Amino acid sequence: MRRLRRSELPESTVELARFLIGTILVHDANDGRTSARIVETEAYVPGDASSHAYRGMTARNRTMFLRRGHAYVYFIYGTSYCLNVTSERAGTGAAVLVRAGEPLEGGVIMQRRRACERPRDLARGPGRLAAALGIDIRCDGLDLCAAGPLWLARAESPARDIGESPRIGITRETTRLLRFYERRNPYVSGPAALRA
DNA sequence: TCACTGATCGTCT
DNA sequence: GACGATCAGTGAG
Repeated sequence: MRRLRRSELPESTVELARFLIGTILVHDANDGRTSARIVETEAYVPGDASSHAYRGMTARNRTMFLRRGHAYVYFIYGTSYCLNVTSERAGTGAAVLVRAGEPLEGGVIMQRRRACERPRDLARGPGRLAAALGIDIRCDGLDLCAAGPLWLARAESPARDIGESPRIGITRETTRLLRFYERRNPYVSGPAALRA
């Protein structure tokens, strides 16, 4: 696997959201390496009323304003962490939510972290994916394009057919087609209709 | 397989 | 004090 360089990442949030489908997310943690092929993302673009950055920078979302290729991790609903890849220029406040992945390396580690047997459900959903890869608030702000423990690798099997839909779980800007996924991939989250 | 519900807590109002 | 970029469990079809 080869690490992706920042220059290879599109600056545009929507282009980055599409680009990330098929790329590989790797976490080298104390208990070993886990990795997953990204199959579903959502774009949180500049000026987006459903984006955490909409009302400006706060203590919680400050890493979302880093230049593209950094991790923005937050804790939600008292239960789950979600991982984003920052986008646009430094200071903008935009990112791509990584919603689901197909487990590659470290299956046993992921099963232990998630207390889950079925490979299909290990990283199907943003909270599940973060849990499977051992991603929590300590990963917030990490540079995914540096020589660190959390990084992106070039797609070995690029996505063939990418679908679009409204984003999941939001209450504003609900009609914009900013969710992207590899069609007919069983590791994509949501009901069957959102995976077709 | 899908729809619905309660859990749970950090953040911002 | 309300509200989330969610999840696991439950029950019906």
